[in-house]
Amino acid sequence: MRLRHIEVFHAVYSSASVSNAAKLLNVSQPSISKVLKHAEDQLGYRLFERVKGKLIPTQEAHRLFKEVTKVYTHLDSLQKLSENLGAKHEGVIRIASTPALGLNVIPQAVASFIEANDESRFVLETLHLDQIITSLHEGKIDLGIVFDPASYPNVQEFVLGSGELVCVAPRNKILPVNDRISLADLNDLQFVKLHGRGPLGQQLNRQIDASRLDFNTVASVETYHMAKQLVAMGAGVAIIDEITARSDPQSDIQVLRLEWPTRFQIKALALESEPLSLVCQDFVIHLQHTIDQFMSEKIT
Amino acid sequence: MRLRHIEVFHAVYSSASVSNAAKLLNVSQPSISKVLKHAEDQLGYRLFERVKGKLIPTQEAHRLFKEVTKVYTHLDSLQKLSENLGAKHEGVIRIASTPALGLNVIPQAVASFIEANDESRFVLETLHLDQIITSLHEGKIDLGIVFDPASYPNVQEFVLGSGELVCVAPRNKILPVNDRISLADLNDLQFVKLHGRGPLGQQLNRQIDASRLDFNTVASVETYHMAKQLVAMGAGVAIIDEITARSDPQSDIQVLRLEWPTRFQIKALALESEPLSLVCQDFVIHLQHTIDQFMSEKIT
DNA sequence: GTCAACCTATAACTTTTGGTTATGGGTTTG
DNA sequence: CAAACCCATAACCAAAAGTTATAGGTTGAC
Repeated sequence: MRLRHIEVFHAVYSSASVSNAAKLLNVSQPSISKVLKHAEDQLGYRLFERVKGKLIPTQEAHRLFKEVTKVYTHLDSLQKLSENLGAKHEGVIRIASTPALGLNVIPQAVASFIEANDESRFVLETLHLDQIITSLHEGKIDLGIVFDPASYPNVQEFVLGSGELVCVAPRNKILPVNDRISLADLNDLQFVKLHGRGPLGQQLNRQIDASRLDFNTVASVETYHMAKQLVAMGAGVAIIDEITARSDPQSDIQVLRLEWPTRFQIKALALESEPLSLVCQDFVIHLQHTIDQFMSEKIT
Repeated sequence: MRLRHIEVFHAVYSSASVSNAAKLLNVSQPSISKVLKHAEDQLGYRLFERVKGKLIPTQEAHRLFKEVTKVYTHLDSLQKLSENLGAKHEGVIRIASTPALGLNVIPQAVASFIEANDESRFVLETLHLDQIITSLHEGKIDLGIVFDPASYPNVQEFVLGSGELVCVAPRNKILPVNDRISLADLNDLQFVKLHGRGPLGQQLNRQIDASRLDFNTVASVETYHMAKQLVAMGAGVAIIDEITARSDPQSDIQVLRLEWPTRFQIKALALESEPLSLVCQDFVIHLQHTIDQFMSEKIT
């Protein structure tokens, strides 16, 4: 079985027809027919049964496909890596962060870093955790900045700082407490929920489920900033990370600490196997300082 | 980057020269030269620096190679799977077991199974645990029979029976105890050690290390049968699995139970994703009975 | 029942890829 | 300093993979 055979088999199996596979691979239909036939001849067994002009995969094909898929995932990421390695990025720091961090802290840190090092250049984007991990492996970024990630193989972590989840509410709303607020206090307020894919959202939702309280959820959102924005618009209260809560202090919300706060860490991620460039190392340290400072400012 | 490029790059990188790679892939040296050049042209960056007639991998090459290796392992196993799927084995049960089990229990079970089902056919071999897992995935065998394996993804387990580690000694040797023996009792005897790759050997060695006793190890062997054979020849005492100890009862050894015996399970392994054939299922049940019977016989 | 719209397979031909041998120019080494 | 390596290039060839054109099943709407 040659590599091209695998390629074609994969396309035919997953698109369920020779013609579709041809479109998928941007070649003509007869080409696929021929290569597939060639593969079967060489293997000595049918991969598809031709019945009434349709192809139905044989037992062997099903079995093979499972393995082929695995190889394919890797192959795909390899392709991308090989492309990404081509783009020269001397002295460029490529960073992806989760939206919560990317909208405020990172820009701030980058801006002040550039001020001090006018040589340095950045490429920035916001992604979700899993995409950040993929991008690291594909050589698309040098650093990922996230909340409390699970640990991944071949990924090293640098702690940048820590914070806690806080409650945000419209500033004009009068809440039953002054100092720290408990989950139970939120019970009869309109609540904006995080439908958490990220580690923080998951943690919070588990906690809420465990509390057995029946929250009056008026909206469920993906990103913390969106939750905060909803709160500012008077839609209800929400529990979000301290970073997002602290950003844009002019906005029309009040921030309350929780009675039993969930703490989290902010970490920078990089490949273990690839030594970080000196600029990157400097930037990580700079980030730590920026976050330190950010977190020590008086909360609104 | 085409697939052939990856193939050639892998060969050149791992054999450290174009000529060696050519031998490795059974093609001429200029062919490799050309394909490699083509790959570099297309990628837009050098994979190797040509210095004084030698090739030294660039930074990019190092990075790529790590990923390529992963893909390669999978690709290789895929190739084998595709070949193995070709060989028809209707009604044939293909089994690999660890040597300890393969030399006695399995043959016994197979023999009696054939007696009852004269249609059935077997292919047997002995392998170590990791090779058994690989063979399962490559479709080379239907069943693996092993001691206490760690769990592997996509591998299902059937418990066949259990036993314990026992001490074996030459029959004429007079040991300080009659009934159960402790590790401490073995302290000043010549000891045959298992340098355990398998799960059982590892477990035992950990236990011995923990006991802080200073064993007088005269030989270190790989398989239980070899240890037993050494014991029979008077080389010393050994701790081995009950199955091996019980096999060939005519041999010139005595078996003693340990004071704190390590128990183990015997398991059949099969792919989770591939339904076991009916004959295989029957055979697994037959194996359970055979082992049951084997273990209930009086120990020598 | 027939026609349009699918599908796949084959034939005939071209292009691209990967392969060959022959050769030449560097390095290293005994 | 020759012998024994290394790699690159040129000229040529075979196989693989691509093309268009065409033909023959199935299916479903009318």
